Amino acid sequence: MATIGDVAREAGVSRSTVSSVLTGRKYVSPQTRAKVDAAVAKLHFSVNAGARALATSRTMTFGVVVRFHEAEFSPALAAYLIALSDAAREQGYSVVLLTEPDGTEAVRRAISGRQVDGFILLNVVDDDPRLEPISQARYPAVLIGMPQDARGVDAVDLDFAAAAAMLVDHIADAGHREAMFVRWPEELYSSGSTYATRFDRSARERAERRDLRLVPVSVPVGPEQVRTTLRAALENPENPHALLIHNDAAVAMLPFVLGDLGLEVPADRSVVSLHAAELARLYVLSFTSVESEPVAVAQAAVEMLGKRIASPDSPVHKRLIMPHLEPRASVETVA
Amino acid sequence: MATIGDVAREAGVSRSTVSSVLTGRKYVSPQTRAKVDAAVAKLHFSVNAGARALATSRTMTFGVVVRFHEAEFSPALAAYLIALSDAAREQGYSVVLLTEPDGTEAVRRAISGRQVDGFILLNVVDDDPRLEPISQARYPAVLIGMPQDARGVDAVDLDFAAAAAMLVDHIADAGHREAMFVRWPEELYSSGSTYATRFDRSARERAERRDLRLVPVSVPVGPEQVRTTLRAALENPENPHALLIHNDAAVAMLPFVLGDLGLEVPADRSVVSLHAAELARLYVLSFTSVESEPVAVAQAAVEMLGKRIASPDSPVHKRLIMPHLEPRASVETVA
DNA sequence: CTGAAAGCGCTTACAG
DNA sequence: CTGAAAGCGCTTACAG
Repeated sequence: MATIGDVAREAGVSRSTVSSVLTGRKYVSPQTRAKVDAAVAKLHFSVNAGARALATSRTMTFGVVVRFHEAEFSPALAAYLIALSDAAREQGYSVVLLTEPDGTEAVRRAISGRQVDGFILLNVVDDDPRLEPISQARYPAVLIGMPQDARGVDAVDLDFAAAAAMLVDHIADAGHREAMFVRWPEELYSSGSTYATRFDRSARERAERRDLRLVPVSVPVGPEQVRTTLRAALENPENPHALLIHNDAAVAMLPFVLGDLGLEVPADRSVVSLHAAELARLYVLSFTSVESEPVAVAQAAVEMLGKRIASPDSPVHKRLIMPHLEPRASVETVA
Repeated sequence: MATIGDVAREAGVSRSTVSSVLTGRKYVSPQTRAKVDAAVAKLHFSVNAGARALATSRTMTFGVVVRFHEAEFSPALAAYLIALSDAAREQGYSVVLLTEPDGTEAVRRAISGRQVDGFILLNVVDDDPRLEPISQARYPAVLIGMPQDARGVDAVDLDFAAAAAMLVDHIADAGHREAMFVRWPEELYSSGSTYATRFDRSARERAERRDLRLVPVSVPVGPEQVRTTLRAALENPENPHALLIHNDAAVAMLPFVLGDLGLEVPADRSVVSLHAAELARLYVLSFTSVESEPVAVAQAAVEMLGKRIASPDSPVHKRLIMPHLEPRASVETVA
C-alpha cells in the first residue's frame, strides 16, 4: 500500500504538502495540487484511516449501540442500521456495530479504546443504562428514542404523539364515535417506556377532544395469544367496529383473525394502525397507517451527532420526526 | 484518557513493559504484571485502538458488506448482522458496516484506507462484482453464499441441497406421491443465483429418487400477485394436496389464502417450507420447515476469516452448514 | 526479565 | 506558498 511518502516522492513535493492537499486545510497552488492528485491516482493512494485517527484524534467512526440481543422486531432494526450507515458515510463517517448484550460495557470499552467519535443509541428507553457511561464521560451521542431524562444527551425520535393524533383524527373524521384501542401489554405503558406512553397519552387526549370513545384492548405477547385476544375482541358484539392499533404483532395477525371470522375491511370493520414500514412490504396489510420513518430518523441522528462532535457545548437538542399517514381505504365513512 | 505512558509511570515500569503485559507476547514477572494490572485498573486504561492498529498494521476490524440497498428480506439481514458482530467480538474483532449501493467501491475504499483486516460479504451471488477488488488485492475475505466461481475466496452457506432433500423426504415419508413445488420467479433459477439453484436441483433429484412427482408453481413478486397465484394453484383440482414451498413471500401469504378458501392444514393440505427463522417469530406459521441458521453461519464465517487472516496462503475453504428440520405437524400421512 | 529507541503513517504548528 | 520536525499512542526488535 502506498503511503503519503510515496505520493510525495512521486509528485516531487514534501509529505506535508501532500497532507495539505489531502486535508484541504491549507492553500496549495493549483499546479502543486495537480501534481499531487496525479500521484495519488497513479498510486491508488488513500489515507490510512488508523494513522489519520492517531494524528487527529478523530476516528471518523460512530458506534451504533443495538440494545436487545433478541431484537423485539428486527425487520425495523435492519432498516435503521442501513439507513444509519448510509447517512454516516455521506458525512464521511463509518459505522461500527456494538451489539453486546451488556451495552453499557460495550460503550465503556469503545470510549476508553477511543474507537469512535460518538454513539448512536438505538431503541432508548427510560433509565437506559447505556446512558450512564456516556453522560459520565461527556461523550458525544444521540439517542433514538425520547427518555424522560436524557441526561443532557441529544435525542431524536418519531413523533408518536402526532402519529396518534393523526390516526384518531382519521377515524373521527370518518364519523366514528367509538373505537377499540388495540395496545401492547400494559406493562409497557406503566414502565414509562417512552414511545408507547407518548402514543397512548396523545391518542387519549385527541380522542377526548374529538369525542371518540376509546375501548382499550391489551394484547399479550406470543402469536397464539395475539390471535385469541383479537378474536375475542372482534367477536364481542359490544365492541366498536373501528380499530386503532398500536401493536405490530396485532397488525400482522389481524388479517388471519378477520379471515377466521369472515369479516371484511372496511365493510365490517374499520382499521387504522401504527407500524413499521417493513411489515407492509411482505404482507398484504391494507390498513391505513402511520409508518415509522427509519431514513428520516437516521439522517437526523447522524446530522445531530456530527454537530454535537463539532460543538460539544452547544445546547442539548431534541428532535421529533413528523410521520405521515398512508391512506389505504380501510376506514368506512359512517353517518 | 490515560495512555500507556501514564500507566508506566503509575506502575513504575517502562512503557515497553506495559505493552508486554498488554499484548501478552512476552514473559513478564508476576510481580511486575500485578503492578501494571493495578495501574491499568486505577486509570481505567485501555489501548487506543487506532494507535495499536498503526503499530501492528492490524485493525482488528472486519468489514461486513451488505449487498442490496433494498434488502430483499431484511428480517433475516438483521439476524445475520447481529450474529456476525457477536461472533466477531468474541474473537476480539469489531465489525464495520459497508452498505454502499456500490459495494465494489466500498470494498476498494476500505482496502486502500486500511480500514479492515478482512471482509465478510453477505448474500453473495454468481459473478458478484464485489469479489473483483478482493481477489485482486488478495485480501482476506469470506463469502456468505456459494458462487460457482468464488475466485479463490473462502465461502460458507446453508446447505440448501440438504434442506431440499430433508423437505422432500418429509413429504415422501408421509406417503405423498406428488407435491406442488412453490418457487421464486424463474429468473432467479436461470440467472444461476446460487442458493435457489442448489435447492432446486436437489429437490428435483431427491423427488425423482423418492418417486415424488413435483408440480412447479412459480410465484411472481408483490403481495397481490403472490396471493392470486397461490389461490389459483390451490383452487386447481388437478394440483397435488402437498406443498413444498421455497419462497418466503409465499410462506407468509399462504395462511391468508388458506383462510380465503376455507382450507385447513394438515387436513386439507400438507405444507413444508424453507424460510427465514424470523418469519416464524411474529406470525403463526405452523408449517414444518427448514429454517436458515444465521448464528451458525455467522460463527463459521467469522472463524474462517480469522483463520484466513492468520494464514493467508492456506488452501481455500468451502463450508456448508447443515440445517435442521423443525416439525410442526403440517403434513398429513396418507396411505 | 526490563528498558531505550525506532518506527507505524499521518497532521500540524512553525520557519522560511 | 512549501518543507523540516515533532508528535499522536502504540509495538517490537535489540541491548543489557
